[in-house]
Amino acid sequence: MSPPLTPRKLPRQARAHATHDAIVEAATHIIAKGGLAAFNTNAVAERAGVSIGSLYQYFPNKDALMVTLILRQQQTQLANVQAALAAFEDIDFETAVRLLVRAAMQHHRDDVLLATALDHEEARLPLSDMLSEYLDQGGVMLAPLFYRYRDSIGAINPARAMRTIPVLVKAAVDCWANTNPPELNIAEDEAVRAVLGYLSSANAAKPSENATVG
Amino acid sequence: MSPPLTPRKLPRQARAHATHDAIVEAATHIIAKGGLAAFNTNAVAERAGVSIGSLYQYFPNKDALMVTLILRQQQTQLANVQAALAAFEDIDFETAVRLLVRAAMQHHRDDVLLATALDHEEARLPLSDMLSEYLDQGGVMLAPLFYRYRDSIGAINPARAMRTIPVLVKAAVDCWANTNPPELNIAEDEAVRAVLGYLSSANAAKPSENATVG
DNA sequence: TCAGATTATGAGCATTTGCTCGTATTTGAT
DNA sequence: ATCAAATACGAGCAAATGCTCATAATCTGA
Repeated sequence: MSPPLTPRKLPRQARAHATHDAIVEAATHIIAKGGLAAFNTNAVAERAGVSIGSLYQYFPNKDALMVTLILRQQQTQLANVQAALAAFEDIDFETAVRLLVRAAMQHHRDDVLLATALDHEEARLPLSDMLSEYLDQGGVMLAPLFYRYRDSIGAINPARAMRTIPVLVKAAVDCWANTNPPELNIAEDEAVRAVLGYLSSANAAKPSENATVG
Repeated sequence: MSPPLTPRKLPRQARAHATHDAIVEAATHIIAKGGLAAFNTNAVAERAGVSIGSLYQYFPNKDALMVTLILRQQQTQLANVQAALAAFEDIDFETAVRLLVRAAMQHHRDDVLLATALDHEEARLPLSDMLSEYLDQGGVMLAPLFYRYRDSIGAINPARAMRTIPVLVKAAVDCWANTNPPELNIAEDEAVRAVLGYLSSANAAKPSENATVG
């Protein structure tokens, strides 16, 4: 029924790796410049400097290429956050949060069009497994941070926080990086403020249940 | 150079209005179900029950139809927030925020695919004027709220807050409405928490400037 | 050196897609 | 009833797009 989204074959020789990389990079560039509307396999192959046939040696269809881009971006973002966490030693809570925000900001700082494109495709494609796995990884990394700064943090639900915080950061950055000119410093400040506020909030976890407030 | 994005002609008769509306609604439905990949003018015309020629009577091209969808969604969201604000009378700060969150949640509650699609197209198309106008409108509406609850709010920058808060809400909702099954109550709680935290945060507006924290 | 495996090529097919334009139908005013 | 304006129609074109396949080039190991 639904065509496969996994790679058709993996590169075994050096030149194959080069071809594969060129395709992925070309696809990234094309989406970043022209959005999904400009993203087609012929254009990708041309920009990559390879034939269209070569593209289909490694990706069974267009969606599979898209999936590769999404996974690639997720790994990059995870690596950024991990690197930021590695630098934590003798710094205060706010600085720690700011470092995390900067790490997570990186790819939005790079390109808004690309980021929104991958978001949309992520919503369209059936990736629930891979996606939740990625969220888990990112969340687990935050746990020791919560513990170290537990005195500065309100009564949060860690499982929720680990999922909510990354998207708060992303949203704030998206918003302020979209202006003309991009206000990247404001983006960082607003993201930090949102995270600090979220974590410090005292009247937390007062669930809505089915309470009507009107 | 760039083709026009404004409507080609406006409906004058009742049946013309019906046609126009059918096209817009069909486009919305198609994106909501199949994403941008399924969005093409022939499919829209067919689902709308009108001819492809009729579609191009009202929209000079595909992008113009997309613009209409975006503006429409923005107006709907504004109306939702406005309605929520109209209910503010003798309620505490947290409840007020919760009402606003619910209003802003509405269209994300409806459809995540549609929301992300419009986001992406909004980033791709040259809409800076219309977009900032919309943000201004939404922001102005929040100003009286900031004033009324000024005692519960930290030292915020209103101009920034009016822009940041809506996207924080949207992000939290997106995140938690995407789960299986959608956790809409958690979504609301997390959004409320983020907004309350953001607004209450005391150590606000401590700008990063070019300060290096590493 | 040579055979088999791997990789690269690109013409081109089948289909899709954005859109035009000549024609037909409906509406509203007179 | 008449006519012009407004609206609707849809066949179909030109271009774009996803993708296949037969063939050629290159690499690897023996």
